[in-house]
Amino acid sequence: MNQTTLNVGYACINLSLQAEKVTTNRGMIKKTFTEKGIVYASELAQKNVQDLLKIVDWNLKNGFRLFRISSDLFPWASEYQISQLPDYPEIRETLEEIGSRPIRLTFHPGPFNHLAGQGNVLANTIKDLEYQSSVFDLMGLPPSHWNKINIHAGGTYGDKSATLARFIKNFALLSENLRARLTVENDDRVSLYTVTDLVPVYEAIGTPIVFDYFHHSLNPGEQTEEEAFLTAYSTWDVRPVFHYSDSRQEREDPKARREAHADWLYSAVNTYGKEVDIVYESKMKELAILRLRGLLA
DNA sequence: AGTCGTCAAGCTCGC
DNA sequence: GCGAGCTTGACGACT
Repeated sequence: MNQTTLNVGYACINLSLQAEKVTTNRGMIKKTFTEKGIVYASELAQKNVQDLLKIVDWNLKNGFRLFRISSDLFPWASEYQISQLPDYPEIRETLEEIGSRPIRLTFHPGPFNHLAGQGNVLANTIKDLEYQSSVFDLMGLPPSHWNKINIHAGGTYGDKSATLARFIKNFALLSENLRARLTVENDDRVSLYTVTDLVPVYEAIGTPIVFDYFHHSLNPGEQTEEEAFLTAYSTWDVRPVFHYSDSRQEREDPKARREAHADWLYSAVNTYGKEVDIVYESKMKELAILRLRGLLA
């Protein structure tokens, strides 16, 4: 659903509603899944999906028209098809309702996903990515980068370009809808992938680059922030979603690891005159954005 | 009701 | 080697 105004959002958890036990990441340990199977998974998934609708409506009421959905929405999703769940009719109905809301939804599958991996690593990655794409399908969202499914390229396996070549090759193994939604993000470590590193991937398979300001500051490569921003911006066929957060080490705790995100936000984002939507990745979630608005006002 | 040991998956880096 | 960090703490046995 395209809109004319720029969207602001946050990731996965709404702290205001979490206080009232509204959450979308109910799950279970392996032992419980072995004992209770998809009947219990269905129960938890239904609650998660119902609460996702509550969070989406809270967001719309409070001016957030962008939200990253938790990848834990369906516990043990790799072990079943959503349509096999006992509560599938109700779950599907709620997902359709969510999909009809005027909000931009995205996924950010976990760090275990390595499309350049091999064997089980690759198989698990494909399962996990396809599951998240199927949720968007059930929501009735047309496949496009508007509803991005965003991942990192993964490790380097000692050879960046060979790894990216495998990433490009394995992209062909994904469903058409997933391919239309996939994006890649620059990494925070100097050994991993900068925006510039990811350009060949975009050129080969058309996956837009999600620019993460904080990651760029830790791993700028040869580009300034503005150059990297504009390079990433140029890869998008719809309005981009970029990520912003402040450094915990710089702002809140000198002993924190340099990759750690700060609880709060401290300054406005420079979008270099371009229109982009921003997911703020601060630990204090929507509260950090609300506080930043107050600071800027 | 609250505490606390433990928890699917991969990779990287600092201690 | 271990643990933190990344997407985002939460589960569940026990007191």
